Amino acid sequence: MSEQERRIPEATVARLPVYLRCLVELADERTPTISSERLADMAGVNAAKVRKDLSYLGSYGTRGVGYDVEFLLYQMSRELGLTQDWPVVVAGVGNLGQALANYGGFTDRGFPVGALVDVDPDKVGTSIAGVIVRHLDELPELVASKGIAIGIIATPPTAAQSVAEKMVEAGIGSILNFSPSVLGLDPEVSVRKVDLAVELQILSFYRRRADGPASLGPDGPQR
Amino acid sequence: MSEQERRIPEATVARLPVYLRCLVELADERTPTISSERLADMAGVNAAKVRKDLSYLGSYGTRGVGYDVEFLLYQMSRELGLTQDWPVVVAGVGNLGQALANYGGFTDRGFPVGALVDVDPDKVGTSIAGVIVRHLDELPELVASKGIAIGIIATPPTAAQSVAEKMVEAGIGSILNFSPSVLGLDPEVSVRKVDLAVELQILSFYRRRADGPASLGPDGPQR
DNA sequence: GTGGCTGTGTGCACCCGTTCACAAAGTCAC
DNA sequence: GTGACTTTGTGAACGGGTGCACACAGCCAC
Repeated sequence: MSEQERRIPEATVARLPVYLRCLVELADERTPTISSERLADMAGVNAAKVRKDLSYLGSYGTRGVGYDVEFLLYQMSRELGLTQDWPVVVAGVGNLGQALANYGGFTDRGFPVGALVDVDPDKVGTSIAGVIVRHLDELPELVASKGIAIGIIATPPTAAQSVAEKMVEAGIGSILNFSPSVLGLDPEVSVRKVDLAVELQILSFYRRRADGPASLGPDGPQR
Repeated sequence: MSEQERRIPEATVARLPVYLRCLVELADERTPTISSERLADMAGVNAAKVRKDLSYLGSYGTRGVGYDVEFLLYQMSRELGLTQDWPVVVAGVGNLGQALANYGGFTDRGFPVGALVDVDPDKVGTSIAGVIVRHLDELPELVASKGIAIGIIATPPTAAQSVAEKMVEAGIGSILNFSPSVLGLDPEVSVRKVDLAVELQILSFYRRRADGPASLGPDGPQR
């Protein structure tokens, strides 16, 4: 793989975090090297795909041996931009928002909850997981002072669009949308959507169809 | 589209729930018909894709007019298997599990929480959102008595695999996995995975890359 | 009933991603 | 150093999905 111009396909990008998690696990148990085949097993994909995916990062493997776990871990973290923390703001402190704020998994992986915002006066001022809930209107100052890069939308669907716009105005360029609504934003803003009901409906479809082919969804590695 | 043999591509299946939500919205505001173009706008995709997707369900449109909202809504619900409720069991009553149990969005869309299970004696016996938490060992009876079809895994990653296996043994054929772990199960079982940290890491990647092309993830419609 | 208009359904070409298969590169034993 | 063996990196074939472009069907006005 040439050093210049190595655009990484979207499908590969979506798998890198999965490999990353496997590598962390391997590093924890002090495994020094890993072959594409074993990594593929762990990640639930096939070996050729692993090799091609990793080759986009560079030729970091050793033929006849495999990949150095620590080294690959470092390179992949760097590529994913995980050598630094990315504070997030969660908008909407309902059931889901509170759960996300309390969910330690984000902070562990470099995405500390830097701020919580809502519009409900009863919620503003309360403290969740050590973070005080602020009013949505304070978003610009919060983003600036806490260096927030990512916005998480956990509001009701009706509020999602306007909250998203306020996030973008405040300088946020990446949004994770948990609300069941389609956002219309400047294409420059990165948006990803997680819709819990949609996932269940997809399962429902395959179940109806005499348990047809399911498992592998269109979105990266499953199982 | 011929009446026989109309296998629906996975990519289309993943979009149907999005169209469905748009149609529900349209029906609520008493819109009688909708064109592929307007539906495409609402769903955040292009019109040709909408028409091709809908054509897999049958020729339900009227040329020069569009699609009858109510009729299409019915057909799509039927195709997705949403004319009946699918009770779910949530395994793991931590932050996420509790939030899911309290989250009304599931019940509204035909996926009532039929049971909650955990292994922590402190949690078993408590009541969340009107459902009593039972021990994981009771899963087979719960599945049978409540007619549970779908299992939701909200346990720590270390427990996910064994919980998933117990679900399958208990007769569950569809699993939604929120834990950050790769499940290895009989391929006949439908599995979908939602990993919150992975989504953030993908956003992190695109942010690092000088705000390159993001937005459209590999998994169906975003924004 | 005729003509014009609107919007569906689909054939086709293209593109992205997956998988196969194999040459090249490196290790290890002796 | 040589040979056998392992595993990477990648060219090439394949397949699914997307989007264009257009023929055709149905509606409306007169």
